[in-house]
Amino acid sequence: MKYKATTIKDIAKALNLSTSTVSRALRDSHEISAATKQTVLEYAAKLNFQPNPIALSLKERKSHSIGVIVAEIANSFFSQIINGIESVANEKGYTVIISQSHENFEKEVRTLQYLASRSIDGLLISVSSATNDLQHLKSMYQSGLPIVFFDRTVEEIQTHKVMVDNYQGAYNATLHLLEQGFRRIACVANSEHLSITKERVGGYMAALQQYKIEPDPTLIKYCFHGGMLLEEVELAVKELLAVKPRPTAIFATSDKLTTGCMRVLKKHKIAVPAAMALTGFSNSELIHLLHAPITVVQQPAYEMGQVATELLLQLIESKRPVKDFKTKMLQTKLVFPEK
Amino acid sequence: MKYKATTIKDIAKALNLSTSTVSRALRDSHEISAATKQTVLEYAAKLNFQPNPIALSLKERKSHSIGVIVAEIANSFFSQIINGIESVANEKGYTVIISQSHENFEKEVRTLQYLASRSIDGLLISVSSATNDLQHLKSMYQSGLPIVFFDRTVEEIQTHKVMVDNYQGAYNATLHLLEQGFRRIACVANSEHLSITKERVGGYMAALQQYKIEPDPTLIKYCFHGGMLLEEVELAVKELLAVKPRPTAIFATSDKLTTGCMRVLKKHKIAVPAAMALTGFSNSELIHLLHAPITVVQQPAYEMGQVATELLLQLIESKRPVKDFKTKMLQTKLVFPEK
DNA sequence: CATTTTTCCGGGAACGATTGCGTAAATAAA
DNA sequence: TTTATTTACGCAATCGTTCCCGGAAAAATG
Repeated sequence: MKYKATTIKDIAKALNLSTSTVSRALRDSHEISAATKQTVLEYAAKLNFQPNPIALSLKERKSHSIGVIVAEIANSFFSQIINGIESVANEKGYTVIISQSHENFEKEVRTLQYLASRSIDGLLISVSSATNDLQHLKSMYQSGLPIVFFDRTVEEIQTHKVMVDNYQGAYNATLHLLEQGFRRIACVANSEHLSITKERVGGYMAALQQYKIEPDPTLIKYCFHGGMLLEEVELAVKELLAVKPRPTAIFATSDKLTTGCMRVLKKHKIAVPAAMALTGFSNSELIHLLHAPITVVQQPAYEMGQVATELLLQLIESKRPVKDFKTKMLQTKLVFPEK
Repeated sequence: MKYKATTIKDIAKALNLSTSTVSRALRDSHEISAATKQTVLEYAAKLNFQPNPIALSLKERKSHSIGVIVAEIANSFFSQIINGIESVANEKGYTVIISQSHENFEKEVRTLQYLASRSIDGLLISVSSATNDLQHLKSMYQSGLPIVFFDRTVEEIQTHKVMVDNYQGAYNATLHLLEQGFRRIACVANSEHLSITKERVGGYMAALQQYKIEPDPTLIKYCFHGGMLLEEVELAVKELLAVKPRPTAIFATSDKLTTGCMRVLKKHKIAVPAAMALTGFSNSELIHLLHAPITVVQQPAYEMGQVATELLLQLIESKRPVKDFKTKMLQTKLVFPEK
């Protein structure tokens, strides 16, 4: 049943040439006569010859594949990023191997191990919300694996990074709530370890201060699992509801948390925005179909994937060690509910 | 900058052994003495030796990777399937290469070509809604590529297939509308070429006939691009609204179409379900957060991915040509809106 | 015509692993 | 002691390519 693809050897034998000649002819080398080239090319085309990528990989010591680690692909934000990644990677002849951490540290370590064992040429990663220890990434990086961080970056590792202006995005969203008259604004945030959490909470606080409101620590709740466990979000919201005076609005720092809050508020029959306004980061395409109209901070996810991949391929294909690392910051967009 | 992994040769040289001995020691061959084995194993562990998967692939003529083609990963249904696929594939040591057809025929052909050029060991595919011609799949299959179809299967190719009981699922959903009193029930369906479309429309019609209602062809609209283009859905819904007497409910045959209808109805300010009831297939996790409570047909997507992968790996690892092909049919679940 | 330079092509090693076969030494059987 | 059998390892081919050399024939030069 096993199909045997045609090799360069088959062509050589059939045309009574050496494999070297065939190889060179196919690569349009100058040391092969035009006549021979044509013969080889025609015959190869007839047999639909495709050079074996595995043999090439072995020779070049490159797998032509890159690994991607995200929290979960079922998340619109990440699936849009992946689309951006694939658009660039495939065009440049790279295969993308996608894996998910499910916001779990051990899973992230295991999956990285797995990707390394498949000898990826480089890695794109948005670390899990449970990731605090960076040893697994550091050691891979030190042993020569090119890495580009996107979305959730880390400070301790010096390499290219791509993200949005989280501070500004959070600032805008919070300001929007303030402009609408809300004053007691709570924040349901991701794990405290994440770079994006710090930045987004920072923007949130800055907006409050802009309105001379002193940020209240009891109004900021962190979700270690990034909302992967609904109970976590439910607990956060419940605690917020118990605070006196009760907050009137929530700013959620991620997609999963925004929809998570929505879910919990619905479950507890708390009208949005009448009893509790809600805004947050989200790239969900269904956001405007939700039962309550909410304003969200949208990220240029597709573009983020593209940019990150371009930077990674630069690292991979660079001859000399790269020393000059870039941190690209894209802009978010505040999207209002449709009428 | 390039990291050089340790090879079997390095170990052999360091231990003054031949590569064959090292290889055999690592594989715990009986023809290597216990003493030698221990030396090799210890040294290999110290250097964190990992056999080069590419060299192995070349030798075994197996890439240990499988290709997956779906319409789009941003669709909950497909991303859940992919999770199921990965769970089985990774456990068995296979890498999953995901690609998307975006419901486009040419893209599907190109992406299949690409996967083949990466020498995948097998393929899992849910064909695009635009796929009518099956030549690309047939020729791959004939040249020996193991294929398992899931979700959207095709009749002309004899191999394993995994799907849900589409007929029953559609029947249940339509029946539910009938039981609620709706009588003019329209159907917004996927491309007419798809197996699932025929089956689901069949179930829809059967339920109507159960209630002695003759299916009205003007109430069935097909969307060639499976809802990837919202205009397509909008046109379908507009046409339905123009039919006299106007239908009072819509049954949509896929995830994208269900949310698409929702979107269009909202845009045209048609209240759901007061002015127009809606039900359909959907695996979206946000479905119960939508502004209108709707009942949906949910598929065991994760399980479908698992089953399909198990069948594919059976095909791949079978020594003899497989003749006995299975068609596994899973059950759908009718999910009602939360209170 | 003799020599140098091109042109064009083949031999064979290499990439990193596995594996059939051969064989020296050690052990067992005759 | 001689022969047969194990035991434990090395040699070399193989997977499909690329590419460094080396060299014969053809072309250009003196």
